[in-house]
Amino acid sequence: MIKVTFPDKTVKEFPKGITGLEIAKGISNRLAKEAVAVGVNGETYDLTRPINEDADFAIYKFNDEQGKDAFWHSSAHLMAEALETLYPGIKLWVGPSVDNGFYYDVDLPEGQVISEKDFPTIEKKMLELAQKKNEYVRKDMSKDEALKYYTEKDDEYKIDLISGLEDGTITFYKQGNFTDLCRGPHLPNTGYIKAMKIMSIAGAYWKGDEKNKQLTRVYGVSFPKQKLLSEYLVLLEEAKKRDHRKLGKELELFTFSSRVGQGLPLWLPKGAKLRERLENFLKKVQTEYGYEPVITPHIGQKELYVTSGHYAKYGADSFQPIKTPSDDEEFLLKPMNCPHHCEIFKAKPHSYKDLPIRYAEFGTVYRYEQSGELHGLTRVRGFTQDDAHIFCRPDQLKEEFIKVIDIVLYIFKTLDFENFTTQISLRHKTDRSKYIGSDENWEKAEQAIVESCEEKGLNTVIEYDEAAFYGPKLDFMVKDALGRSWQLGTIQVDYNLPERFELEYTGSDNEKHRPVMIHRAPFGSMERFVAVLIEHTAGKFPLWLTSEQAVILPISERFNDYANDVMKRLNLSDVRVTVDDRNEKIGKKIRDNELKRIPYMLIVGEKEVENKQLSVRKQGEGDVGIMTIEEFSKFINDRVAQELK
RNA sequence: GCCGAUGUAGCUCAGGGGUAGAGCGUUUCCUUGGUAAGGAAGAGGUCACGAGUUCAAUUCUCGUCAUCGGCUCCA
Repeated sequence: MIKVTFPDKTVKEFPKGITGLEIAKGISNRLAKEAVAVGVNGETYDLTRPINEDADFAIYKFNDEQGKDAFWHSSAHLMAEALETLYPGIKLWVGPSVDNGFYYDVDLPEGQVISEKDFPTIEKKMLELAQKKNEYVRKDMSKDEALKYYTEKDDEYKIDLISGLEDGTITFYKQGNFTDLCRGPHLPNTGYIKAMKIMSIAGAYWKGDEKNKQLTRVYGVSFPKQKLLSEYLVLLEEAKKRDHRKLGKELELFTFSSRVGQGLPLWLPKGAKLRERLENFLKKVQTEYGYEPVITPHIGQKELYVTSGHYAKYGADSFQPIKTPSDDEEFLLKPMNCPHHCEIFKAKPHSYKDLPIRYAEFGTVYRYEQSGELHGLTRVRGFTQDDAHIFCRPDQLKEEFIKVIDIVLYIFKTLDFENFTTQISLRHKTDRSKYIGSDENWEKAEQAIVESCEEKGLNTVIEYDEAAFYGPKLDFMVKDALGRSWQLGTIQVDYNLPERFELEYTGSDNEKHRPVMIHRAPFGSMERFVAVLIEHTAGKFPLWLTSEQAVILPISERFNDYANDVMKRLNLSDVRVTVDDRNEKIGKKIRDNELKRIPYMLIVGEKEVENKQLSVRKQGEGDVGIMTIEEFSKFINDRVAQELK
């Protein structure tokens, strides 16, 4: 007998070798029906895999993360089976589950391609195979046996996979006529998969290395009920409506022009006003935190970047140097602001008493991103960083680091960004070849970051091999409407540039010392931040930030004069208002302005003129009653103050 | 940069070897209407760009550019 401990800590005894499915059946038939996998001592097991020792036990349904993993992983196998049937000679690499479904990387026979037109055929074949309710059968195999199996199939991909595995840990799963090297876990049979859709195809380099052959990656998603698939597709459509590229166009915030060049955003008046307000907001915060503004040019001599080390590292893949009429002069579009700021620091001698010095600049930079990487406002070739560089003594590093974290957290709070994650990026654990700077300095910097995060109580993930080449960093990440992760705020420690630029200050001992540098950008870049802000708010910006806080809607043209008068008075008390004086009926004006996501509508007609009042309507909610002009301006200003608290 | 897809009016999209259509928007006129679309008329397109095939190309083929979904990359 074995002891099985349930999540609620109750313990039951079962015969050794019992399966998760049998345990579930013992509890209720319904549970057994909904179960897709079980957890055994933290490992996910097939429902049909015997449990042979005492276990902490959990039953996973489709809605559980582990359940989805098993379900989609099994679906990947099902899709592979369909693909093998439809494309004889196809070779398979790997097929995991991902956040929103699953994919399989395949190598198609010479000359064959899969395109969107083929999706229905694949789906149909999958459904047909699913309905056979073929069991997923687990089988252990020795390494030799496994190698032999795939050598006979002439499958270099699986042979490569197996070569990296230890003998004794190799398992295969078979369903129907399909056998695949796999760790599992899987569903009991293919009949669990009731609804599936092939979502997209993409090229994916073998083993993620662009020097390798490109395989075809087929993405799919599947569900235990048709209804869930329909709901998921509706949800996707909804998410697409929040796409900043779509809303940016609708709300007239920004645009692109192929004539100007790809990845070079053009900010329209409304977008520019929004951005300006964001910039002013941050400038105010930064002033409170002791930052000083600086302004630097958009280009710098090539020599500047040779000094900083960036030219050696990125020069070949960047916008190429700008030549001048004289032969020996070359300038680079600035890809970052730090070298310029270093030169500002060097402009005069510094005492230890002056530190920390904090130079802030909304600095526009240009980076030659690969064309396929460009993406709306989130990945562009010309963008403005809310950049600042802090030059401090080593003993001030941690304190400064923490202050920067405070700024980022304040900004995120003010803009209702709750679902962010933080990531500490450190060096590769062993391979240090790609980093510049001494080991000792790296150690110190990494330690300062980790400690700062601990003190601030941030829930951080540590990623190795993600550090910049000059130093470790802390990034604030958020997800966009479609679940893609983007880095916003960043704080980076740099011991390298002070060295390269020979920055120094005079210490209390009257000796020269090297300052530490912190790069930081709470927004990351104005472009990316606005993009993510659009998606988070679905275009309904906070009152303090939005360009038009209210619009006045005269019932008819007879009341336009009163409306204009109200606008002037509200503008004088810092409320941003416009008048919709078009010759349209009030219902039409309301509809149009609702769609423009203007927070408040002020309806004025006969009654309002007579009583010097406004009829107030809130976007998305409807009529909220009558106010005087003074009451409304106080109402708005109070709300704005509340938001910025 | 790579794999796949897309490109028709300001926007969203339909169409298709014989040089184009809808809705919204815009303009003018009528209407002066009380909480999510009042009516009429008009303007607006080298069908992304360049070649090729054809009697004829916006439609088919190829190339270029841009965009979209991924991969790689992201100082």
